[in-house]
Amino acid sequence: MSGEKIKNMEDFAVVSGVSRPTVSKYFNDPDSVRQSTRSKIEATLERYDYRPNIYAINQNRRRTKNIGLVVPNLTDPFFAAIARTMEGLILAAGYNPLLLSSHGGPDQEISNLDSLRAIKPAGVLLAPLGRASHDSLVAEFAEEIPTVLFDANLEGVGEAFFGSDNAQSIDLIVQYLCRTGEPPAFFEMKTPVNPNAFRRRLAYETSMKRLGQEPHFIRVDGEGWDFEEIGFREGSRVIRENLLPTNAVLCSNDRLAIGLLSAAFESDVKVGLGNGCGLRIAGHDDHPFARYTCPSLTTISQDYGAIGARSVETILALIEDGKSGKGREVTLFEGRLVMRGSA
Amino acid sequence: MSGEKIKNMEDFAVVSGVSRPTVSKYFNDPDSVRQSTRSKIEATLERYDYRPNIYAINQNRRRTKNIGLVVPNLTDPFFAAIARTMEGLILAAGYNPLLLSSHGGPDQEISNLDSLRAIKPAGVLLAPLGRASHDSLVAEFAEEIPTVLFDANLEGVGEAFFGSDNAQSIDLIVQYLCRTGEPPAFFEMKTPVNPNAFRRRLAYETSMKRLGQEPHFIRVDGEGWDFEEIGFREGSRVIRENLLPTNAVLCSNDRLAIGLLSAAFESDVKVGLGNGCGLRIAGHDDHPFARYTCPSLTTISQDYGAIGARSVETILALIEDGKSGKGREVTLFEGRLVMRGSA
DNA sequence: AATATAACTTTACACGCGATAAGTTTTTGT
DNA sequence: ACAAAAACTTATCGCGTGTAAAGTTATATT
Repeated sequence: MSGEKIKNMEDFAVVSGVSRPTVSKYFNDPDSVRQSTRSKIEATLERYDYRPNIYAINQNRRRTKNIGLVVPNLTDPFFAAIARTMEGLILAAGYNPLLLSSHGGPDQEISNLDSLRAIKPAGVLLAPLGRASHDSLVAEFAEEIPTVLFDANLEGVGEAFFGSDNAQSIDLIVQYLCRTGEPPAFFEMKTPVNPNAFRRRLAYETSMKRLGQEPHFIRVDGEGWDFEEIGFREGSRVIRENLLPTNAVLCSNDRLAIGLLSAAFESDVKVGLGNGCGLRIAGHDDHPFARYTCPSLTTISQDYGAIGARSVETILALIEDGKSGKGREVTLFEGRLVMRGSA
Repeated sequence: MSGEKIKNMEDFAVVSGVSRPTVSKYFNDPDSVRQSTRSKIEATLERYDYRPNIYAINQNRRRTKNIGLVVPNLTDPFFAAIARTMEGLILAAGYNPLLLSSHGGPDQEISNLDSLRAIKPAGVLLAPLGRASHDSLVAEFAEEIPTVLFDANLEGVGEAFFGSDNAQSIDLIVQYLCRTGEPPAFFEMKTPVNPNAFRRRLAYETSMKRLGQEPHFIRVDGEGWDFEEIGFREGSRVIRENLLPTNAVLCSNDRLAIGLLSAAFESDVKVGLGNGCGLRIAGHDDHPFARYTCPSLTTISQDYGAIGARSVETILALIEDGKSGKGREVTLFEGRLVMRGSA
């Protein structure tokens, strides 16, 4: 580092022997200047540590390089994982990801969208809370700023949606459970926060009927996002009061299943599909911890690599090419059956 | 909303019948203007939706209202939880939290600090990777920008550090384990990424000797942050090859313990302190999932409420009052024993 | 009611950059 | 070697705000 202090682009232009507009061009796209000038600038960059003021840049550019990324709950490792992969993709594309968590609350979700408005992002990737969202406010936001939804769909909101094909995945695991033993009951929350839960309930019913089985729902009380706690508490009750019609349970998601597994353990009910097991438990999502439960959890793995990749691709295309005009795109990815110890 | 479009503070000042500098004052501190003018402005705010351009603001303010919050790994629910509580505190204080995850990598950590530099934050709360951090670069950063460390300490870096008293907490659980049965071996990674791991190792050794017991270390291979996987894989091996001197194991952290619990289950070793149990397992941290493992995990709960609160308080004081001059403050909070089923 | 003071107004400049126009130099292709 | 094209230069404006100075009006104090 040399002596003088570089406080703005003008200063930097002087010491690098190039005019300021050229330096500006360079920072916006290093390939847009002649190789010789590029070398000059980059040599100077080695000696002085200057970086353009991001606030001044964003004030003057028509569009910022920011992309908002909003997930329902970062405390849920499933969303933490998908957020992480999407962050990486956004960075790789030369954009700046801004990660926000709605912490399970619709007010926080709206507050997050408000924060994003202030930042004037080029686009937003949003996994909405779903049923709990303040739909009209979210829709309003998506009108202002290019938005792609993922994980949970809000009909007609945003330019595209990428998620899982619950009908396919639930059918897959219902079939598996029916073929390997008694037909499963469906363990879910009475008032789920997520629209996927509704689709899974419906898919379960359809699949069971198609297989000539009687659907059986176990709908438990519980508010909020503490699914393991709900699964444990209500699971304990269900086991204690013997409310299960068969020895198989399909949980609406893995976190409920984790709680239920814990409840079964505490109640001395052996879980698994082997001899001497009193209960089979399956989940949905392939939660990061699903392979470490006791026994490990049989579940459906969502293709969140694909969901993340396509969501990012789409928002980038939207930003760079403007609206495609092709209308709202809805893409569902198939789930994969992951057979483990619990069922 | 009325007809005209408000595009800047000037426009807004006109329709509210107040001068622009006064409006500016209002947005910086609503209490700094007369009640009557405040009412005028707030009435206008109801009719038009205007908000000051955040980029223009930050370009001109000496200090921004941004506070960086960097954690080693958001995929770890422990950090997700602590980040969430700190975010709330920062918001409540009228600042804007910026959450970044280092994803377990030192390069990403430095890259995060670089991103923060660009944002010119008023202060930064950093949970460093620790041993894996590029110490000198982190130290350099902390010289430029007011920084408070938490969770993992880097000697002399930042204005303060808040964390757990590993000596106290490990002593607590070692004593508990020794009083309730055979003395524990210490299960840890050979090359841990975190300085807390070293302190815990040392604390274990000290406590055991003080109690007249022979320390016994089980140091397993494994890189990265996939602790459950490492605990499972190496735990399986340890059990298979009968490497445990007693029936008790203290894991360096809960995530290793979760993996080990899973390994014990798969190996048909019953875990717990009751009759017929072949193994007792304890962890450290009170991971959000520790109460749902099978059996539930006996562990040490870190007071991360206090750690978060004090860290935020301190950075705010630093920002608002400048350096205290009291020198670097190091505060350790005591852990609490959480007795559950596994030991 | 007179005075001190707090709060306001107008005016002006600063911040650091993007963008553009008009003129100049360098590179490219033949 | 020459003209055309590309890349540069200088000059200037605009973005939306913070901030300071100087003068004016409203509020609080006695």
